[in-house]
Order: sequence, then C-alpha cells, then structure tokens
Amino acid sequence: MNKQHNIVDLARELGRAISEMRTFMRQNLQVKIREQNVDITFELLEILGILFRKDGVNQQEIADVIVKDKSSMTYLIDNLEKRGMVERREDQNDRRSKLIYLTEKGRALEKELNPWIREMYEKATMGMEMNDLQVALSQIQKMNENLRKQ
Amino acid sequence: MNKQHNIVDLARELGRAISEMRTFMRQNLQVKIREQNVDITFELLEILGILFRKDGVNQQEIADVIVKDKSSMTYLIDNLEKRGMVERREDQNDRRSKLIYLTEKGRALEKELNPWIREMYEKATMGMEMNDLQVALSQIQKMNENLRKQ
DNA sequence: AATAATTAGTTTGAATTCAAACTAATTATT
DNA sequence: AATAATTAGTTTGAATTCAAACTAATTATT
Repeated sequence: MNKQHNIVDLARELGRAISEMRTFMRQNLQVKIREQNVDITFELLEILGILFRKDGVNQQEIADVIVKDKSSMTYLIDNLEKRGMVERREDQNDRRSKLIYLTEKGRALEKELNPWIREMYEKATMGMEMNDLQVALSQIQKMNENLRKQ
Repeated sequence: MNKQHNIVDLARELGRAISEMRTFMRQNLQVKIREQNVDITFELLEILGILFRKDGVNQQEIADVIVKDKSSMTYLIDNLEKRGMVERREDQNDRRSKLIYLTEKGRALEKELNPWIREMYEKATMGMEMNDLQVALSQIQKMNENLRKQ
C-alpha cells in the first residue's frame, strides 16, 4: 500500500493491518454461520476448532492457543457446556486443571464446521508463498518477544 | 519458532501471533497507565493517539484507523466527551458526519500520553529491519485483501 | 518439612464489542 | 427530477472481554 518513512509508523500500520485481519476473519465465518443458520458464535467456534484437532486439553492450554484470558475462558466453556457441546473432566494428574472433551453432540459438528475454518485460512492465503508467510510470522513473533520483556 | 508444514497451519499460527501482539500492546500500555496512575483506558488511549496526530476527523475515519465498528465508536467518543477530552462539532460539508476535536483538556494529555505509544512501538520494533517489517506488512495486507473479497 | 512462589480456574462488576435495526443525509442510477 | 443505493452515526440488548481479587493445588526454595 502506502510507504512508511520510519519504523514506528510502519509498526503502527502493521498493528492496524493486524486488527483488520481479525475483523475480516470474524466476518468471513459470520457469513457461513448466517448462511447455514447454525446456532454458534465466532468465539465458540474458535474453541471448537481447537478441540476438533485434539480434545482432552485444559482450559489454559486452549486459552494460550486462541489468546484469551482465563476468565473469558471460564465464561466460554460454561457456554459450550450449557449447549452440551463439551464437558469438563477431572485431570488425574493435576487436580487444579479441568480437561475439556467434546461430547457426541460437539463431535457431530466437526464435519460441518471444520471446513469453514480451513476454507477461511485457504482463502486468506490464496496466491501466497510459504516463505513470505514464514518471514511475516517470524517478524510478528519477534515483536511479540520484544513486547513480552517488561 | 516451530516450523509449519503447510500453509493453512502457517496462517493459523500467524493468526495466533497476531492476537497475541494486540494483547501484549494492551498490557504494555496498561503498565504505564497503572504506574502513572492516569484515569484512562486502553481503548480511549487508542483514539487519543489518533487525535494527537490530527484532530477534526469524523468518527468513521477514526474507526477505520483503529479498526472499530461504528457503534463501538459512538460509545467510546461519548465516553471521551463525558470526560471533557474531546468535542463533536458539526461538519459544514456533510451534515451526517461529526468532526472530533480535542479540547484543551484533551490536548493537555498529549505530552504525557503520546510518548507511551511511541515507546511501545519502539520497543516492539527493537532490533528489527525496516525491509523485513515491510515484507510482513505487505503479507498481512495481502491476506486482508483476500479475505475482503466475499 | 515448612514456606514462598506459581499456576488453573472462578467470581465479580464494569467496560467494550457485536449484530441488527434504525434515522437522516448524501451520492449514484434511472 | 425521482428513485435506489450508500454512508455516518445512533440505539438496543446480548455477548464477550477485561482487571482485580480470590481459592485450591502444585512446584520451587529455604
């Protein structure tokens, strides 16, 4: 797009592009949700997306992947549990943690919902090179490391 | 970090890094807010940051830069107005739009708050090359364009 | 072994975001 | 000129996020 003359402005623009990307991803999935008339929210779909790949993980592990805080996690898992899509089970190895498992009902959604997520990412990366994306990722990760250090 | 074997997983990881970046930026500014004991929120600070650079822009223009929707904007500008930091003025050229101006009180915050934002971006980009960042930005923008097309 | 520090999850109340429906004004199309 | 489509902003109610304080359990330190 437009050239930035210094690194701070470039970082600003990157921050902007980044927020925009999340909005677009949300809108993209929202279209499917509306079209297919499925009773689910973007946030719950994010969690299900993780669990489809591998369930039996605790809330914090999910939170780390989709970048939510603990309390949002409690709220969202409560919601999924009320809908009968997941269940909390005790962790034999650590009594603090609760392992989240898909129920049958939750698992039954996989076939319909999982392609939405994949298609969204495929659409996003259309015509892009893995190497370029890898560079972008490593840049963002480097910025994150910089920001992490207090 | 860890290598991804296909482009969808790479995009997933990028999405994750991106969400994380926003969290870190928030936490970084939150530390300053707490340390300096200033009565402001991260979201309001984002808007002030735009206005410090150039005020007299309408709500939608601000929303486009910081990527918020219209209704969040109404809410946040209301808040800033209640605090006496900004004011809405009529736009002579377009009676739909409202131009947002810093008040004296708002302008007075610039000296203290603006460096926080700059320092955060400087910290984020420490030891990074403009060229690499430019590549990262153009990749994200390309993904955004892909996602924009319905 | 006792103590301190860290970690997983919850609760609370306030702040923010979201989708949807809306009004009023402007711009594009017929 | 009339009509349709788009745009800036608001309102509403529900969903989500946030910071802060908390409990219970685990891990690290003394």
